[in-house]
Amino acid sequence: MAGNGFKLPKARPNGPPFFSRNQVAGVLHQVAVLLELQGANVFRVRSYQNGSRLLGTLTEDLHELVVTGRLFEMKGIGKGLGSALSQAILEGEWPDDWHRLHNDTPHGLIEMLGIPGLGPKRIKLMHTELGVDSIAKLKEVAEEGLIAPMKGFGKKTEQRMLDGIELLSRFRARRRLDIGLKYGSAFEQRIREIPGVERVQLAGSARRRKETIGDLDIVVGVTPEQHENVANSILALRGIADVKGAGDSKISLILEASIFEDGFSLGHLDANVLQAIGGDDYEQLESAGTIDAQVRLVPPEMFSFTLAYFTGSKEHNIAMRQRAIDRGLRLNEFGLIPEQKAGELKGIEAAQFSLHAMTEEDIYAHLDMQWVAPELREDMGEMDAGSQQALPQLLELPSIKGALHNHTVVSDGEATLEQMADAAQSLGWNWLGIADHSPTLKIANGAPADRLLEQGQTIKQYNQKWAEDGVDFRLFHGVESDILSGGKLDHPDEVLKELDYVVASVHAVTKWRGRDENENTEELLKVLEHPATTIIGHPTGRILQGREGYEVDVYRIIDAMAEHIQDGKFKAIELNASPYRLDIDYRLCKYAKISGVPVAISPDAHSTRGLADIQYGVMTARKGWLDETDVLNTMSGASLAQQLALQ
DNA sequence: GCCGTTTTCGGCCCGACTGTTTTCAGTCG
Repeated sequence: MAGNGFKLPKARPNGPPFFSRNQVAGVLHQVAVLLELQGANVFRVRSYQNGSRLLGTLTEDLHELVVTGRLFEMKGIGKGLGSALSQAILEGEWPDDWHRLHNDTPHGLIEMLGIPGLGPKRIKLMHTELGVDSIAKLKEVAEEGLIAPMKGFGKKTEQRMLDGIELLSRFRARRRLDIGLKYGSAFEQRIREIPGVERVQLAGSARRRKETIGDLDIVVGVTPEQHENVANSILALRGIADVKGAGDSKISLILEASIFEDGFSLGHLDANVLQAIGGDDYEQLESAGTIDAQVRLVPPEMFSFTLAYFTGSKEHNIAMRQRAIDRGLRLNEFGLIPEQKAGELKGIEAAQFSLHAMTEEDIYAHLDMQWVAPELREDMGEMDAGSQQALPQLLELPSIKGALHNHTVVSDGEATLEQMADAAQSLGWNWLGIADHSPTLKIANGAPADRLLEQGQTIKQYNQKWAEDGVDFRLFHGVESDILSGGKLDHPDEVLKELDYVVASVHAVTKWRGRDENENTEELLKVLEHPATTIIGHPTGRILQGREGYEVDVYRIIDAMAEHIQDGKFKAIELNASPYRLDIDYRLCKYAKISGVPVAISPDAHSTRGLADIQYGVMTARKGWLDETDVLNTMSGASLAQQLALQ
């Protein structure tokens, strides 16, 4: 969480460039947070945030931009940021001010930002007045009643902080996408059944398919006559643990697992993941968790505006509003209102003059844009593409024909080869890849060479039989090989050459987390050079809500893959579809697309049920701008076989 | 800190809600 890794990274030994693009983006983000805590001008803070986001979504080479001076031509990079970044990249030096900010700000303050309802202003005030510099200290002074008497604070604020600390320690503030969608669709369904509800739709980060979700936003379209009835019915639904607030247009709730009629359960987890997120108590812990939900009740004619507004992201909304302003329009959750007609009227009062929009498409059309799929609304280029009618035709689940990275009982899977093949066929797939763990990974019952080769024989027999019977289905045989010291694979070459492909993955995460970005990246580049290596599995090793990944420059990995591909090799980067991983994440998907490196969406299934996790991979792929041609999962079995033969 | 067919200063997205106030600041999305 916040606080971890909040430091200025050390320069690479062999620069320039002395820092990678994501390091620089990370530093700008940190400086923005620190400035906020110092009480700096909010617009100055915003400049740093903008800069961070700009670099985070940059597709050009940062070093190149610095050397040619084109960095300064980018909108949002001026004299200040431009020269600071140039110095960092070319000389390996961060500005003194930034060092001072890091040294002068206690890390506890950064952690305190994670407490709901607590922002930089109050944190700063409590720091200067009461010497509060950590969550522990905050709890202490709140319990002593020292917060309430402060100017601008009060008894309720004090209690809210204690509640917030409790919430943080009891459960992490965000939930994973799969959990969020589970709650979201259950809640949406219950609201849909209430008489008088005309339209209802899940919005927010769940609709945008972010990898984790802070709270659920639900927009409900209801006529003024039905408003009160519907609001009361919502408050009476089952599964509501607490009502935090109920205003005229907004209801704030806390949902709990009793919302699910048939209980709360999670599928089989692979041992690695389970270990990282809390061991055997995990399911218990997850089912005891809660999730916040905001319900917005609006008249049906405003529904589309409110839906668009609360779908976000904040950054996308800002860009949309700016586009509206450029056209003399005011955009908010009530409508799209010509400034001239609205005059002095504010908010909902002005909405009577709004342009009409029954759908989101209408709103975008009023602004001369293509409708932007919710997944893309992150201000990562969709505004430009949408106004040039150049948005991608995003990948869809029914286009998936198979997936390469899956496990069976030969290592740590629950199902046999036959069961996995059956399950894939009933999903309508034409092929399935089996890649069980290699021997070094003892925790996952890694298979020795003889067991692996025996599995290969069985696969050959099945493939032959399907071919003879005219069944359009085939198995591919691979291995998920551990990456050993020095970037080596876990089987000798004579074993590897019997396989269709190799997924090379890091599992010795502790060791890899102890090293710097450069060392880790070099090792991955090395394993990539092995002709047998086809795919890099879960490239950053992150477990959402469990642990950060090891430091690695995935951009360089993708660049190297692109070069291998130019040389006629077949390489692909994994998008691990397990909702616990979603690795690589969507930002990197877009880079792979631009670089011409195919993405392999992998359910990493450890059971037949696990294959369905492909859906989260498809969601993330869409979020990363991928279309059918960018992923290898849409290839026919025959053409994939042809590609794999290139190895 | 950035930006500019209202251009070198004065803006910078917009509104709801909460808790604290008696007109508003802080936080959130």
